[in-house]
Amino acid sequence: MDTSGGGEETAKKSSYHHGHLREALLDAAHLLIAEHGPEDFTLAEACRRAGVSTAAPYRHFADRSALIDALAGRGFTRLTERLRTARDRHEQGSVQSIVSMGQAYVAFAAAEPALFRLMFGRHRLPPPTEQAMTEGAGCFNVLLEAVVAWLGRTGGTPAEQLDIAVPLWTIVHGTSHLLIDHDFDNVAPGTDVDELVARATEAFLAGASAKGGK
Amino acid sequence: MDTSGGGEETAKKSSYHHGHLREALLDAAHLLIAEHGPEDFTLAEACRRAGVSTAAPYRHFADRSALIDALAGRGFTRLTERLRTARDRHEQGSVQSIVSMGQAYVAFAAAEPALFRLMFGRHRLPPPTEQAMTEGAGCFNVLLEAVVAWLGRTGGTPAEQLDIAVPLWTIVHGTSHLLIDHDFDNVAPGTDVDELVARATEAFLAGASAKGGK
DNA sequence: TTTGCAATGTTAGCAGCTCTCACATATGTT
DNA sequence: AACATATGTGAGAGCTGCTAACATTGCAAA
Repeated sequence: MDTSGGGEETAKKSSYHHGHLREALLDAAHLLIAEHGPEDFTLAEACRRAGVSTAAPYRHFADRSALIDALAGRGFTRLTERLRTARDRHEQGSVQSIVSMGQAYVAFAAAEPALFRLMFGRHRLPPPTEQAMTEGAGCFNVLLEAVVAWLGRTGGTPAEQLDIAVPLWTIVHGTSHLLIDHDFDNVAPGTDVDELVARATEAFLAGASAKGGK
Repeated sequence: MDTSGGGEETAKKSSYHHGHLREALLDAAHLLIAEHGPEDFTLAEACRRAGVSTAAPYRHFADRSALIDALAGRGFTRLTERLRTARDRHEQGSVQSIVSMGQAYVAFAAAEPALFRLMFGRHRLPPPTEQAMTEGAGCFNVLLEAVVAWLGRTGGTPAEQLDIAVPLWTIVHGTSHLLIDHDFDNVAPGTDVDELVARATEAFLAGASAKGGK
């Protein structure tokens, strides 16, 4: 009865119940979105790849967009990790540390443009779940910590921290979007985004500290 | 035979041929996208609003995405106009002039978030048409001209111009996206984007001119 | 004016998608 | 061993984008 050899990487016990369908669907959806973009991602195609019927996903996700939200959640945790390692590659509180984070941010978007769009494009009416909020915020907090370190021992007031961190965020977020939407190709082809992030970040921090009296 | 009174705002002569279907479809699509977002915009619903069958659009547009592209084109010309008037509200070459453009950019995104996403989200494989390229570039050129004016009489080399203009673009573009995706709500609620753009722009220009030797 | 053609609309229909409902099968608890 | 629950399937409703064949209109030449 059990024809499967059991040597499968994720042991599936029977042929009826999948066993890891939730994760399998997320993986399949991730691949599909990376290939075809998030717009015309198809739940049915993900089912086909996972080898189940088109009704199966509804045992694990409320609907199509719930699956997409779950995917975005995975993206945020991965991005947060990368930001953390990029930051820790350089001396705490250094400009280089902040620049490195920004470059990692853009590199993530470049490596997985569709996932990036997904993560930040959830402009849905029902406010995201508590978990989704903390996922997104955790990502920003890594940057915020680096800014606090850069500001020195006092760390500044929360408002001063945001006055530095938010503009830095806009720079790397804007760079990411313009890059993955190919908007540089028209007006500034061959743009080196790492250099762009580095120069913009350094110039902003220089200007901000000159005025703000770091 | 002509039952229509002729007092209609856009005189429709018969009930069979619409007369201005192309524009009517674009208008209906614009409204729909503004209401429901670009993702779940439906060509069929636009047809219903325009009072035609679902096959009619294909006399004017190759397919669904061609209509969306046309919509994006209209968006770029409108954005370019707004940037120009914002720039001309202040002295030529002034920082205030550049700041004003950035604020107009973000205000446009805030007023029509769905249209904004459409315009910059055309990450399709077939490179956009010649017209679409010039539409998008025209928008950036307004900024570039302002940067040239700010740099002074020499105007700098093209490379130096881009080194200023592109980071400024990333700031306002990133701000726009973070704003319309409600990503500020989590980490920095109540952000005043006009002030954000002003401070970020001024700080960057200060830092860039200090280093670059404006 | 009449005639014929091109432009622009309609109806019918195919294929594909999301999602639901009733039913089938496996899992594990008592 | 028997039942309750979790997780799968199949069929189908209702939507979509798009095509093909046909209908109507406007325009321009005869």
